[in-house]
Amino acid sequence: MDHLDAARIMAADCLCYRARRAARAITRAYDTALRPIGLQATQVTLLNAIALGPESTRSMGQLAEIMALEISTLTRNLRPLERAGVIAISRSATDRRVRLVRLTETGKTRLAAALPHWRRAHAEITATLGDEPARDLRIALDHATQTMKAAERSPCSGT
Amino acid sequence: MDHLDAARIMAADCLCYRARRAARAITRAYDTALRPIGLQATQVTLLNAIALGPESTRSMGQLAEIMALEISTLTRNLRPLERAGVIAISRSATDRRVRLVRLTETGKTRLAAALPHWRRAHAEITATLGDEPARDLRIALDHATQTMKAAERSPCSGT
DNA sequence: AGAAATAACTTGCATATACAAGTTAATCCG
DNA sequence: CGGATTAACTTGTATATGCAAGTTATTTCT
Repeated sequence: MDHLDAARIMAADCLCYRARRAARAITRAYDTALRPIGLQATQVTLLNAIALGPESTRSMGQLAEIMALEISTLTRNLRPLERAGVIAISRSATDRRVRLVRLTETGKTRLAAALPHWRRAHAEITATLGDEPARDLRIALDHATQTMKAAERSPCSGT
Repeated sequence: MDHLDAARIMAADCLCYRARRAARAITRAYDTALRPIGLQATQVTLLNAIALGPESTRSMGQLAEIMALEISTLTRNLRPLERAGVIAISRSATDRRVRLVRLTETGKTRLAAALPHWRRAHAEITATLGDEPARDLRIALDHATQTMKAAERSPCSGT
């Protein structure tokens, strides 16, 4: 079993390769469409998750959980959004360890303004993929995220 | 249509959100399994693509095309691999603009050594997802990458 | 109440990713 | 042949991502 066999086997089956490659291609398409409003796809996604919280507010822990994102990554991803004034971060009054991320009025406006651009990207991509494959992809991705998250939490499968 | 409606719509359907979230979860699992050999999943993926070229060599342009990756990203992703001595970069003799990326002997050894760890990750993940959903995901991701790449190249759908 | 453990983050460090602008080499064309 | 164009990268700048280690606040336990 030399390196060529190994490479053949891994390249033929690797889900990480495929998931990342597809994510790159899809992200580029959304980013292009969102360019006019000056927000990246990942940023709009974060704003969505914040907006859907009570009072358009989420704790960092909740956000990390929702996004399946390391909290340390979240800390930094929020920085440009805070600088842009679309979110504000404060400490919880009831538990001062907790940081609450809130959508500002500016943020609400920007998010509402993002929708038509997002729609355009979404329409373009589903047209490119085809309706059926797009739905299949969506379902497969959701299933993967859910089961992987569950597995991370379970003690026995870790490493 | 306020920001809340917008957030609901986008969160409910966004493929970018889902693709990136799933890619993160999957990547974490592969990275964990590959830890012992000191290579990340993305790096092993790159090495695979190089290994499968003639003489275990690829030009940067070929690599970027295969990986659906910006060539500027590729330049930097190759850096740590070069530093680690698993690849070597040289100029093509026939076209001195072209950079040829070659797997070194060390690289071949490391890649072969990665296989069992990769297998472990792959087995764990397919077990977590289930065989059928894992295959569906793989097919959906490949289809997405292929069609998106084709669309990027076609002149009319761009932006 | 006070020490120990835990929870929720932040920071340090390293890699991953992309667009725009710059560089070098090949090709095209008058 | 020589200027203009194109091709293949690299660099500058900024965001995205994760692990390990550090910080601050709460909880637990004696």
